[in-house]
Amino acid sequence: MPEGGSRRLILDMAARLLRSGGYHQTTLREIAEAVGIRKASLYHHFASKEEIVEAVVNDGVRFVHEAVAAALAGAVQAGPRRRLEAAIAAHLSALHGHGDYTSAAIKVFTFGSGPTPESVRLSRRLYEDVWRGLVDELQEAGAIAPGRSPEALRLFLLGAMNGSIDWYRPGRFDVGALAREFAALVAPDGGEHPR
Amino acid sequence: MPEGGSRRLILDMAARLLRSGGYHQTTLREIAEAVGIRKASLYHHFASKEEIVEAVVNDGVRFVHEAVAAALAGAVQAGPRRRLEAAIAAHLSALHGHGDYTSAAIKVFTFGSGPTPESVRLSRRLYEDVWRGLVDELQEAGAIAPGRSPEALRLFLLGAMNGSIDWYRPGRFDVGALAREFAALVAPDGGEHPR
DNA sequence: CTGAGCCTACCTTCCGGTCGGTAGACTAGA
DNA sequence: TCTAGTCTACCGACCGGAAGGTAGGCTCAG
Repeated sequence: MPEGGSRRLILDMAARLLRSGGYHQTTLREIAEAVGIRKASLYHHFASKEEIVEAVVNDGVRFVHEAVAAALAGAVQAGPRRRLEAAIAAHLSALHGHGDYTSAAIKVFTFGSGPTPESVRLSRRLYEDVWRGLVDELQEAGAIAPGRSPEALRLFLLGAMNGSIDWYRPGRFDVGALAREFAALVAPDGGEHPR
Repeated sequence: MPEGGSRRLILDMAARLLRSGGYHQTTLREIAEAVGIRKASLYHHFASKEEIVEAVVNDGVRFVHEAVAAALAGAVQAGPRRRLEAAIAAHLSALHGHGDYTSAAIKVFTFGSGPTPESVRLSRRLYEDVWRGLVDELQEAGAIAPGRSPEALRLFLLGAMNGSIDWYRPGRFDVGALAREFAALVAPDGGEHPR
């Protein structure tokens, strides 16, 4: 293999711990123990704790970004309502699938002390733009009830989806069904709303 | 006066710090310093850090619970749609008003280590029941589009509202307008949905 | 023989929590 | 009224441990 997978393994374990514990509860000792090395050895791959967390969060955002973009690309000929549903399903799948990166990225919204790294703010903003564009598209297609604020609608939707990490349990809910419910709230079934 | 306000003052400062920093970032030294006493003195009023956080969270949940219950009682003769809007506005006001307790209660969803105290789980569940009842009421009144899952709808609503602590800024948004947007999503304007 | 990768050992700082003590207000018995 | 006891609220000093991070050395493949 071209490069040791140590770095990836460290990030995998860090993502798992960050997902359940957030920034402050996750310690370098825990990460090292989960990887199977000593804590000092982490510093051969990363310069600091913050650098590890930053990498995990960026990967998590990138992961969900790519998943949603792929879902939208795969439903390019479908109606806006189906595209919304596909995007929601992709976002929820990234959150509740086997990867811990995206959940960790949501859980670690604010970095411990000091400001949020610029790279994180950038990747987050780029992902938000996907949803901004999708909401615009829905509005132009008349799939949204007239008079609704697109920005509020986007914030509600993202908030509700990300809040699902606190209550979603596989088995109790199905991601596809949930996506249908959420999409129906944002863009009601009752047909197009003429402008 | 019957009792010194020291206890309340400690909880006020703790709520403020917990709101912005969560459980792990908030230290007893910070709380004590904000109050103006030494850290050891905190133990004359509370037995542990967890007891302080528990009191703040319970007060925060109780606060929003009472606010929403009062709003619903004050709109008892209104239609279900107006009652929903009033409840949402009350919840958002409790979150973004001057009290830090409710925001802290949302931020401190999981306690540091060990399980969530029973009293917190109880008060949270009691508050959730208010929304369960309200959603049922909306459904019986036919204000909700047919086919929607009441549980998913409730979780969507709570998640979207609580997520607003991450993006709400006074001035950029108005609580009343926001509540109207919210209510319109859950119970569309277009009149009653016959069953 | 070099350097990537990992180690042991240690540093400083801060965490939640404990200890014994004290200043002051209040109460009660003589 | 004096005074001994008691209670509340607070304090400085300290504890064991754990946090993130550093220094320096071992090992082994290329």
